[in-house]
Amino acid sequence: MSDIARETSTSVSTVSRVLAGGAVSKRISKETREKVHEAAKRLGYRPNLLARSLRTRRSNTVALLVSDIANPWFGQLASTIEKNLHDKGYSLFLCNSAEDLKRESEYLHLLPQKGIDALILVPLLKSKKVLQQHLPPTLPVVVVDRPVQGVNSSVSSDQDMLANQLADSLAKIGVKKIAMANGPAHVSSHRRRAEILTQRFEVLAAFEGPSKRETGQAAMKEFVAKGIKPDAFVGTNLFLTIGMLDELNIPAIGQQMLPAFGCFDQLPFHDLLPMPVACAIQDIAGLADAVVRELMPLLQPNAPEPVPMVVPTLMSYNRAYLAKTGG
Amino acid sequence: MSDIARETSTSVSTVSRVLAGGAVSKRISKETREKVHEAAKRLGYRPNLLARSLRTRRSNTVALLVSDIANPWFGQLASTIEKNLHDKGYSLFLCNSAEDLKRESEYLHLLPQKGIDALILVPLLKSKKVLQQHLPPTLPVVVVDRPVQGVNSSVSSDQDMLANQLADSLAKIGVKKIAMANGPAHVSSHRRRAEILTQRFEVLAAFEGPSKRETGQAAMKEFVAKGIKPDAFVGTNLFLTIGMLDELNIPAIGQQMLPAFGCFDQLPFHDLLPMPVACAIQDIAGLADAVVRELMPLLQPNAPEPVPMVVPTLMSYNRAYLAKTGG
DNA sequence: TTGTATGCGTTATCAG
DNA sequence: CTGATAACGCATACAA
Repeated sequence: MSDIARETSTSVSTVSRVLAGGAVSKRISKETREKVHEAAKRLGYRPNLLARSLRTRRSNTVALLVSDIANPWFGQLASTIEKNLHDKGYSLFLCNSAEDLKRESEYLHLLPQKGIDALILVPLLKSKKVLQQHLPPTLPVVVVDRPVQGVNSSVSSDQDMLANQLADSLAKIGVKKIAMANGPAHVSSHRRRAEILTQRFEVLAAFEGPSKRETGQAAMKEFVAKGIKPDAFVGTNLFLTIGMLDELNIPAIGQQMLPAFGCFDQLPFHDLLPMPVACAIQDIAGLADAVVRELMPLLQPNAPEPVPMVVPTLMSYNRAYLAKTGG
Repeated sequence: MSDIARETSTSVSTVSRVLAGGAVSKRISKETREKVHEAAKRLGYRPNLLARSLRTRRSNTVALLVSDIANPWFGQLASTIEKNLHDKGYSLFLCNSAEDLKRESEYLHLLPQKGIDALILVPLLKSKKVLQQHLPPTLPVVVVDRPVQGVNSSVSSDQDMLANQLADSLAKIGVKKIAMANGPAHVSSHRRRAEILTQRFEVLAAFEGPSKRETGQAAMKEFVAKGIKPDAFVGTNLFLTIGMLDELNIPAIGQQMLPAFGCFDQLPFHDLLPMPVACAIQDIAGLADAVVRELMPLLQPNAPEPVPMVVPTLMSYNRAYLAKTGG
């Protein structure tokens, strides 16, 4: 800036005002304004955003800390949030806690020091305490996907709607009795999903374990061993469902007799499966939009009290399902 | 810092030296050192990393600009790179160009101004010119996955090895005739893959288009319409292969007669598929390691001339394939 | 061993 | 309309 001030025989302040644009630059004579712009271009001037942020205490940068960026679901979420934020003039600083609580608190500690304007968090932590411990109380925070007790600025899917839509869809093709592979009951979303399904159907068998592929496999093994014949198998999570499918030897059973499947999250390639499959999926674009709508007011001077947002869910069916319902 | 200087009756520089740690702090008396640390903790001092970077011209932050973070392949790559960099004491600023050339140049322009120490890039651009146009010549850059003419600091997979491994694997299960869905021929990796497969097999049909799911669908539609019966379908890209699978109505065809599939990149959940599937995959961990090994020297004062790194590839098979080869 | 003074690149305040 | 000057928070050369 001092270079271009010298070149144009003006002062650094004038240069700053011109380059600031907007109302401030209008108060500078057209002549010098053009001189400055010309010199800036000629010298290849690039503002130092660190210095600017240091001075203005604004960086136009929002951090997003996700629990696992290798998970395509979060990849899509991050991608959409970034797009939305970019439209509002913010850059996204994307970080990954990799399902590691230690990494999460490290980032929670580090990010505010890097001069971010706000934080969007897919939390691993379960208590508000950790947040308060690491984050300055003034930093706007939006919690996504997994509500945290006591944090009002949160965006998540309507878990009850999700489970009920799935139940509706299964009921529609005549399902009455199910067998379930459940994730850990201490995780609220798994518990709630299981509760609702239990209300809506007769549960012939339920198998609980960590939400991994192996649990689904073990569940299916047990169901087969016990000779359980439900109208549908349901997993409270994508990995559990896939595990069950792993153990289901489709050619051996014979395709006509296959029970249906109910799944949370989008099952890849479900059109390749011969039995009816209904997937209850969380609306990623809807969540991303809601995040930005929740966040923007918090960035304004007189921030209103935030209120949790709940996003409607969607269903997805495979061809075999649609063939059965006739459309 | 001035607060804690006042509390401890010392000066800001003393506080700075103590908090800097390492050799500098050793030259301060143990007494005052402890006083300072105590006060820092008591006052909840957090260094302002913007100010520090402004002064030292180092941010310990590396930017990674990927072409599509919603693509799980890049998600995994980003995740692994972040882990490696974190171990070396660097934070990762992850950005997404979302397959959009305009977004890419915006970021290319913006990132250096944010005070990053280096840039890792999965480029959309094909010419070195754009890089030179936006990036300061002093900024260390590593190009990943897609080599750019004239850029030596690059890390990529061995494309010839990749295609030949896939061909070997298909030949092993008796494949002689294939039908292909090809990505754009002007993209070097797609072209090279197609060339090698054409050398190794009889190509009954080939369909070219942008590397999107829709192209694979269109390809399969055409193959079916023309009554083409290959021993295997091959897509030169994950999305092309998935698109072909979308259109393949397995129940209608009958599982015994299904052709095999050859795929580049890891097809998710390929164990759900009844036909043999061979995937030629790029070693993500290997690439991520190479990126860091390529980058670290560039961050040192007397950077040696970088040399392009080529990483070996891997194969992955589904159960149906392994059953056919006997393990 | 420690304090003083200066500067990193910007913006903001206050004169004029 | 414009120019000095201070300040953002920190690190460091130079003194003491």
